[in-house]
Amino acid sequence: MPSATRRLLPSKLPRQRRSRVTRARLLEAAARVFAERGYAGGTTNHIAAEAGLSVGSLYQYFPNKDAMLAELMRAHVAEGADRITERLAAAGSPAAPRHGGLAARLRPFVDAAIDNHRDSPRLHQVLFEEAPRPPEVLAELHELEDTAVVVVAGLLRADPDVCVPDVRLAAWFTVATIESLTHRYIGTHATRGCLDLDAFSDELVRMLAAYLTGGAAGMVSPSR
Amino acid sequence: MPSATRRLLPSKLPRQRRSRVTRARLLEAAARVFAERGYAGGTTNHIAAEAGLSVGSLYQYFPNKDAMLAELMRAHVAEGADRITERLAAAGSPAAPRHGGLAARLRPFVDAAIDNHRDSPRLHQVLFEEAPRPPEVLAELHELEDTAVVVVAGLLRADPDVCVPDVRLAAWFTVATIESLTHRYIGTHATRGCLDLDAFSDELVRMLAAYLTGGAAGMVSPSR
Amino acid sequence: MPSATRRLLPSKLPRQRRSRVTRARLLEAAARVFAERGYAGGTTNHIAAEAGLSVGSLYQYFPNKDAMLAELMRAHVAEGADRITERLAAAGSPAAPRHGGLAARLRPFVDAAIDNHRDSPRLHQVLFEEAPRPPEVLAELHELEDTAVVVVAGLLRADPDVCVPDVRLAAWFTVATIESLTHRYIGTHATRGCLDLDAFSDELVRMLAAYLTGGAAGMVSPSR
Amino acid sequence: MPSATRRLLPSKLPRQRRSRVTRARLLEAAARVFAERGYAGGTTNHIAAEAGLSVGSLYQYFPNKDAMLAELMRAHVAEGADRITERLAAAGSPAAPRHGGLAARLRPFVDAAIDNHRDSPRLHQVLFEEAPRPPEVLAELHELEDTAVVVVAGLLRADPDVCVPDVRLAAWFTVATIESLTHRYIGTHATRGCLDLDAFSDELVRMLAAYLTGGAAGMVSPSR
DNA sequence: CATGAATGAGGGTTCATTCAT
DNA sequence: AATGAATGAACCCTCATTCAT
Repeated sequence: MPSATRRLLPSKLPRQRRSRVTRARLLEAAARVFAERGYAGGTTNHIAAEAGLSVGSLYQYFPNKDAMLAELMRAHVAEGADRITERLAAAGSPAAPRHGGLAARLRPFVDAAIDNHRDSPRLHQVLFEEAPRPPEVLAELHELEDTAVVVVAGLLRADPDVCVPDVRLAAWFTVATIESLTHRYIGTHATRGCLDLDAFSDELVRMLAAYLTGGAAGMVSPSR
Repeated sequence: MPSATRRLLPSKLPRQRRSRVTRARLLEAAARVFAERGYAGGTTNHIAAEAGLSVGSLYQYFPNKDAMLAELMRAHVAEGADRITERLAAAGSPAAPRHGGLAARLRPFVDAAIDNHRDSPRLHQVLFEEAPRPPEVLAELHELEDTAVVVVAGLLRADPDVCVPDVRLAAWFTVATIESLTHRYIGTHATRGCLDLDAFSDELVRMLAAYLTGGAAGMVSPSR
Repeated sequence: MPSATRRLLPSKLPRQRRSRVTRARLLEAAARVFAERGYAGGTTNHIAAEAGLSVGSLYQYFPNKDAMLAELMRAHVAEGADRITERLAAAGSPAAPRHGGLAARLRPFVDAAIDNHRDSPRLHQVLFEEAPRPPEVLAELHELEDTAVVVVAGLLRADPDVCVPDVRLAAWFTVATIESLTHRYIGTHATRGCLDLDAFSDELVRMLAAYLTGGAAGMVSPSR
Repeated sequence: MPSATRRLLPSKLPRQRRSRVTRARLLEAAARVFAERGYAGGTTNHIAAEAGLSVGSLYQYFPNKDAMLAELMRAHVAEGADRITERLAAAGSPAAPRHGGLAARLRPFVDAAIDNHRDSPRLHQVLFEEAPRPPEVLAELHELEDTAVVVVAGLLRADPDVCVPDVRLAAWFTVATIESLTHRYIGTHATRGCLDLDAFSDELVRMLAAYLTGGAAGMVSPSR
């Protein structure tokens, strides 16, 4: 395409971009609507209206309601994974890991979990508890969790402070506890407007550290 | 009701009993249907059919679908509370409490939680995650949890092995951890058919004991 | 069931009968609506309204719109087959077949075809031309036609007046001509209000007789 | 349009031609789409895409979907008429008509009918059976048929071999039989992949000849 | 009290058509 | 002229709920 022609089509890229923007607007609208009214109560008309569009437009970007849900789920899962990676990278950079003991090494996970739930605990709940979860998305979720367990198991094995009889089980407990308690804490305390995330994360780290060091005081053998 | 009238209804008690039986049958049917098909998928016709009745009859016992749900929730909550009471009574009776250390004193709570989820994890999930929870029922749930936290806090304070900076927070962590992890463990492992509840409860007790003793060693063996 | 009890359930049979009546009413309504507005234009709401019911009721008797169509088709096909049988039985009874020549033996088929189209040419058209014909119904239709061809072929072979090079082909031509021309004649002339079915059937019989006798003269009087 | 203006549009003719080409491309696309997906299933978006255009452009050439349908119908009808004319011209030219007998004089009509259906039986079916036929187009169709009947009636009257009591009726039968049977034959046998058009047309001519000669013997061999 | 046919608001989805670019 | 995103009326269907029997 000659550059002369290109000047006549200034709207091509913008058009695609505009498409992406509209898509994103719809997804955001869906997120808001689902969070507010639940999955069943959030109709496609609501979503379209919230996005400032008509139903018909919605269906030009998504084949059906469930597809929006699935995309929202995938996005949340991916975002969650990213946040863990980020936190780990940030923590693992200069010199951090070796210093500060086990508690410091657990922090990134806890912080990532908090990040994941803070934004919109209600949406998270709708997405992963209330809404119908297509098996594929469920599988993705399980896979992510399994990965997390494996990764954590590796860290536990390598950690000098850790002392547990069954590393794999301990890894599952660690992951599940972080995830579940964070979800629960934010879920139950957010509506009451009385959440103290620092206190929460400190306590959570304390619990896990105590658990993983075998309850031993001066922690020694990270035996396997 | 005047006694004169009562004499005209000699079958009153039986009638009331039959009523109660029918009501119960409907609730059980609802439980089965919800567990099998989810909340949205479990229609009133399904429930009536499962109970061997017609829809019309269903509406003579319950004003609407959500009322069944609410009652089911209440029943589950009550049953859960009962189970804790029972377990505590059983554990606390003759000589148990003082012996066996903290781990032994935590066991009843863990066992009660497992009891509560083992029966029908799917129904539990539908009731407390998928279905729309009327605020009143939610409030009831919160209240129960608060009560549990208060009770546990009392126990922790009285426990010689416990050493935590914030008893109330520790009580919340204890209750939440037991409840959440049990739910999660049974939920994710039941479908895979690989759940080892003994190992799970041992580990859970271990974790809580380590946490509550402040990571101090000397835990009594988590005998069972 | 004791006869005493039976008296308490006078509504059982009636109820089933009422069901059947309602079903039939819906089908008739569908027939009218389809005939008037075509398949696409005949909405389920129209049909329900025409039957004096609401949409919901319609869906208690038919799983979906196409099912009504299919049933209507099947009914028409079955009715068509019955009419041929009847006509043949009527014609073949006393002594008819051997007398009157080929023309007389063709008449029942022509008369049956006319019967099939006279009632509601527009509905017939909608059912078998406009509407989406599910493959199974199409197969049924083809089967019926094949059967007709086979039967007619048998008759042709046994007929002393018939003289054709390829009996099977002639049978197909006979069946197709009767069916197609009748459909066309009634379709195009009914709206104009100028249809003379006697003249038509006489001519049709004349044509087929001339064809099947190999164009040989001397046909016995094609009187009627 | 004033000539002054015309000079400003030097590309007028090319532009008009391009317009015509685009129109034609759209119509062809519509034909393909309708043939493949039926009338209801063939959306304007499908058609535009098939033509390599956007919906918006489609609506610059046609006011609405039905207009395309009507045009397609008209084109088919016109093409049909043309084919008859051609065939008659070809047959009636040098010496043909008088020789070969009635059968030979019927052939062109049969051949034209076959031509009309062979190309795309499915499209023909969609156009003239499945799709909603606007009354005007229907009228056109009737008119064409009437014309054909009149023409054929003239031929029959002039034909030495023809012997029928009612020429007009015979003409209608002739036209209707050719058209209907050809449609039916190709329609039912094309999908089965077993159509022998020569055998079919021979038989059709045989039937009509026998009919029109009043069943008189002595038909000239239906040579071809 | 039981029944189950009837109701109808409301939901998801489609697609002919329009219009700003 | 071309584009394709946007529109929204209309369709099919579901299901909680009612009511005549």
